[in-house]
Amino acid sequence: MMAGETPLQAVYRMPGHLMRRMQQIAVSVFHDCAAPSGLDVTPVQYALLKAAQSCPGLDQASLAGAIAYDRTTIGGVIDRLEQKGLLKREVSPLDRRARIVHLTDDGHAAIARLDPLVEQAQRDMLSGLTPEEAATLTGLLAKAVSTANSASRAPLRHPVRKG
Amino acid sequence: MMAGETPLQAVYRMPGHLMRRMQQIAVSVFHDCAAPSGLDVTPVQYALLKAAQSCPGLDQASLAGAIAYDRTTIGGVIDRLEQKGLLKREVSPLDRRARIVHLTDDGHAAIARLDPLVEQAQRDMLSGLTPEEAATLTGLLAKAVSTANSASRAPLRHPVRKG
DNA sequence: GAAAATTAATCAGTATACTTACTATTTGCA
DNA sequence: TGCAAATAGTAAGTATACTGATTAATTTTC
Repeated sequence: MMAGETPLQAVYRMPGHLMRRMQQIAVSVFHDCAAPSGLDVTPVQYALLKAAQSCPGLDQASLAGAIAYDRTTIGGVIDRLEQKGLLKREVSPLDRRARIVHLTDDGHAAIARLDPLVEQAQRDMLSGLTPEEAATLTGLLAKAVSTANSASRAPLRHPVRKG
Repeated sequence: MMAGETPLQAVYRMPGHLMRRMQQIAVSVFHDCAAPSGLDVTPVQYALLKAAQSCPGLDQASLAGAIAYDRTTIGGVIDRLEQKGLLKREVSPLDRRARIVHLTDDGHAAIARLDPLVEQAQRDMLSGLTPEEAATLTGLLAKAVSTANSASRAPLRHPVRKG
């Protein structure tokens, strides 16, 4: 750490600490912005809805890979979205181990309602930066994340279309 | 979202998604780097140890503020560190509601062992960036975080020395 | 074509994070 | 002084994330 600095001040400058803090803020801003929708959807649930929108009929494991989730975690997320009636799950006709996921009509409607609110949240969470700084930050994050992709137990795996 | 882009690709470019992903990677890298210590300490537990090192005798709530935690969460973190024998907790003589926290000798030793490993983890988690890019990212994160500090339920409150 | 390896999903267990609610103190103010 | 408001800590409940193990089904390999 730098001269004349307390151990705690060194922590404040650590990328790991700043990531945790930023994530904490991002989740809080998301909830504030999404609240007016009345849908009570979390950031993770929104990402899953978007994945299901882009890849209808994908199985849970591929869906997990598409948004870099752990496959253990995704079961519970899908449970909750199914309970809210935003998606439905059924056994794959091609592989009886797999469950494939589709949005319901309510799910499509929820996305349409959430999209603009989530766009706003993305701006709000970086409101301390100029648009140029925000773009720089986003670009560097994307670069760091793509390089270290395989570091976590749940790397992102781009979904492949069947056929 | 941009033209010719799927909804999912739009998600990949969202700051909120990149934060979650980066945090996920940061935690994973931390564990990999800290493992050789044999201490089985989490990023959050390390931050708390460092706060206790900088501010011996601080109470739980102030300690939580010093690293931007929720006060509900910190109880469990302190429980686990106390169980590992890395710190001890006692009722404050000044305020019988408050519990003050001190590192044990084992706690000091643990920090000494962890510090260089954690330093390495900070470099590893940004290994996809040049040193200049890493510095830019860290600076922008610090700026964004400090502006949005009060957005989360657990804002950072700089600890104040008594006397 | 049958055993071996792999894969999909789930379960149990642990650790953040947050909400709301509650108790025990302490503070502040009329 | 006396009582309302604020504060410290905890408890209960929900939602990510992860580890490791298990079951069921499919693929690979010999």
